Amino acid sequence: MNPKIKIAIADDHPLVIDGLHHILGKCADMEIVGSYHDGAQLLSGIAKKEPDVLLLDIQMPGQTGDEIADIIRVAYPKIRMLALTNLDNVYYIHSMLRSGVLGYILKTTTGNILPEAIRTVYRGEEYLEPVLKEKMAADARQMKNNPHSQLVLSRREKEVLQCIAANLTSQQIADKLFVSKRTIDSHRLNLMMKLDVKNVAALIKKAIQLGLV
Amino acid sequence: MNPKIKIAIADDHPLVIDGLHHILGKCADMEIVGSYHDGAQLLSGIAKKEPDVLLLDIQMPGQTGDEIADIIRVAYPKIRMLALTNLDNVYYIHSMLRSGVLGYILKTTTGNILPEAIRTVYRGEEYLEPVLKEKMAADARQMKNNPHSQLVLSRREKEVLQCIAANLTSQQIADKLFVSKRTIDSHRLNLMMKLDVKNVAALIKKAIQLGLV
DNA sequence: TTAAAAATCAGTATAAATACTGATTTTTTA
DNA sequence: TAAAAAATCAGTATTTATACTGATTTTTAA
Repeated sequence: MNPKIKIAIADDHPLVIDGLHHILGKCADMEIVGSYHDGAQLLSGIAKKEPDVLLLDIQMPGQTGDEIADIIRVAYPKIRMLALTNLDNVYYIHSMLRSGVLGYILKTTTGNILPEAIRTVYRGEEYLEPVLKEKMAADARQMKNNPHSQLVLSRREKEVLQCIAANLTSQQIADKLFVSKRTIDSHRLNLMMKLDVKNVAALIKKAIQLGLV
Repeated sequence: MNPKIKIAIADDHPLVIDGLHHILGKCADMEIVGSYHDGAQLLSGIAKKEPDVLLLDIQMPGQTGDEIADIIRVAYPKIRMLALTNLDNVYYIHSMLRSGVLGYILKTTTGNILPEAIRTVYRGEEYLEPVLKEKMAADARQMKNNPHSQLVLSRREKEVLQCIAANLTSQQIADKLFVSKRTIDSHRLNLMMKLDVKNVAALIKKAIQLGLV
């Protein structure tokens, strides 16, 4: 018989951890070796447990999911990470995958998707929930239609975006950054073009959705 | 021996429902008589179960939590409702309490707060998590400084807010709702006064923070 | 080091939002 | 049913954002 898959959990919801214990307890090929409710606990506790797979929530007190994933990837490259979260927007998926997560599934997931996902990433393969694959494909299609809207903001653009989100007018931003109002207007237009929106309301909304502010 | 407290659960996360079964299974004075993963299921299933206490998530597919709570309150006034959710902002708490919910606790809750909350609302008393009581007190203090900013939006205001968030201009909203642009401008000003902001960017940001859009 | 990308600035014009005052009608609720 | 809240509309003025065209300088990366 193969050794059991050793699983660690990081989630700030005790209820979810309980649920995971319950579900994974029914899987003979798995065992939970540790559960943590924030990033700090996880990082200090994971060293001696040597889990094979880490179930990682994105929204936790303290660090964000991708920060934690980045650290784990560097410090413990052998651990396979599986994001388990409520956040179903494409930006987060990209961000987590970039940070070294192998799988991404939602907490609304049902049936035996979870064990299947765990076994898949344990083998070192990628696992994305079908719903999410759909979303990413749709997103990619939309991007093709707007060749200008590539989601790569320059440092200055991000800075201006923060100021807009902080409710400064173009003039105020210009004063703050010691440049002309025209310059800020340019940045505004570029931001709106890149995020494919037509006004501040949409800009703020999208920026929040994408986790940029 | 007293009869057991009959509990129904409405939550779209199977993991959470599993966790609840696990935790409440350890309470001798409680039994779970039904669990549902959206509002429609809940409303069609709750009739014959006659639960004493309903654990209600706010974020579910279809209707919002306060809409569901409103329906339940009218149709089954004997059922005590306990909101169990991730949303810890003051607006939601107020909104749910106004819709007849007796208790409000967070999914991050630990220990035996949950059973305690269930027993409290079962007795017909209010239960708010200490953390949330703090928040509401702090919020009340802040409100005192801005007597105009009472966070109770009218139906029409919410509608206009949705439209603003959907990136319509005042003129477009006016056309859509078959009223004058002036009217929409009034609503805009009222919305900004109530949310204590000075422009759309801030309005959208705050509305998202408060979960209004 | 050269090409590309980013950041800078200007003129001009229009559209939209914001501010203020003031009011009537409709709906809700006590 | 009476009082309160919500929804409606108008005039006028100012500020801000958006759109378009066009350009130079600085920084970054191949």
